[in-house]
Amino acid sequence: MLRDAYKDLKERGFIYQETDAEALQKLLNSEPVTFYIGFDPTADSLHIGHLLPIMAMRRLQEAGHKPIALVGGATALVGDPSGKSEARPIMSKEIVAGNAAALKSQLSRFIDIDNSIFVNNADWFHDLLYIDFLRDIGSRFSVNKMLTAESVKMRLETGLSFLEFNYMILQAYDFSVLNREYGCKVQFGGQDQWGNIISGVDLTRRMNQAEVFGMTFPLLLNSQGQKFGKTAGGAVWLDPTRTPVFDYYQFWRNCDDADVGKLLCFFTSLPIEEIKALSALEAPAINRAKEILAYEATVLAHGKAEAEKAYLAACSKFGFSDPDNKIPTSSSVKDIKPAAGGVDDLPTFEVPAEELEGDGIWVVKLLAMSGLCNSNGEARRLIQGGGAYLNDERIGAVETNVTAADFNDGSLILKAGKKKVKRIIM
RNA sequence: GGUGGGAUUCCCGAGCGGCCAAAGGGGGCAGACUGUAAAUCUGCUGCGAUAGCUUCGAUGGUUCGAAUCCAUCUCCCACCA
Repeated sequence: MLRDAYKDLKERGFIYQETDAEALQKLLNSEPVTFYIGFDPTADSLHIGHLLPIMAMRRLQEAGHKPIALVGGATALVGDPSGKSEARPIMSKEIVAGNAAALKSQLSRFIDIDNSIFVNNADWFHDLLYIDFLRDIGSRFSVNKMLTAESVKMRLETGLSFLEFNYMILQAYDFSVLNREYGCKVQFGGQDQWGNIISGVDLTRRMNQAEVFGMTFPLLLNSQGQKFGKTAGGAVWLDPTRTPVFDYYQFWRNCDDADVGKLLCFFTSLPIEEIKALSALEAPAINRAKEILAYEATVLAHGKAEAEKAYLAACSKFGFSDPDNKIPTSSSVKDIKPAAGGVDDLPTFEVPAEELEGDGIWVVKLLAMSGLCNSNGEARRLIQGGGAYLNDERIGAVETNVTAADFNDGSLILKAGKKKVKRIIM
């Protein structure tokens, strides 16, 4: 039983480019199709930038198709020049292998691993001899043509090493191998992958005499036209040790008004009609749409329990946008009781007792120690700028000291700006 | 291999031998305004309580004094072969 996966992707805005729309739609509606998406293990965690392909994978799987998740253990050693203005530092084989394992476990949160295939292209590139490779595969590529690829053209200005130049060929070969071994018929990828994908489609046709397809997803930009998923601290990661769940939730919660609808389509499974209604909400009610987005996205990445915690922590801090559940939604967020009362999931920091003796501890030092500020200097500037709060009262002077008297029942609340808070305990 | 150009604080980029912790922009942070949004305006943006300390690809040198001059090295880029 197949759902119309093509229509689903189309409606939700996933489709940017495709090789043969009509034939692809027909294929997806006539049989369970094996498809693949590749991820290069360039870090030990995926980040939000990877999420769009992952969500597409999930939707396709739910519609009855079979995903292959390819981890590029070999290609990461080469480095994809697509969409990058300069070469990345070359990574050691050990690091790449470690990253590959980490990615696999993260991917398994989003897709049903029992019904998917995990492969690592290091497996087939490992034994390939250079001369054989040149003869069998290299002979089928035209340098003239490769030079016209957007990803290559862009780098002709700044420089492109021969190593990176090969990337396209390697990725193309991946497709042909997956087609031969697993009957893989479609490759999906980000917008910048178009060149690599079509060269794979071409190569597979020539090597295997098989008709295969490619499709790319749009590049996500926020409404300012900046790359999506980057914040002050860099990328937003799926690994909770890199990006705490609360911050992950907040990333979505703080999205731009204009983007909520789009993001709900991509990153939640809510029905499209509901999304339309939510994103059409006016003024303050739009915040409910953001809460739903943040909650749903966090459920996917970190599980329901964690998402609830993040939701309650955020709402108890900033307020519930729809405490009475007036806005209809199918999201399970509506079942969370705001009345849970006393929910306080603030990160804590324990001050060593000796610091509080005598005159107490200098606030600047405490701010820096607790991790709210990166240095004493930053803490001082924060106070001078009026952005530091002790038990919700603005700290007026840099010279302030914190003593045991500032603690209520052994704890006090220290804020750096409106969004960074820590509970300090003694 | 030859010749020329370059490497500056998170990024881009300006820097006269002293007035440079280093112009300007971007980004970031904070404040005001708000809806935990956007836009706008304001302040801050190497470390340090101060004295001071460490930074301008690396290492040495010249000088009272070097991001600025010299030597060597490393890496990039361009043109030629």
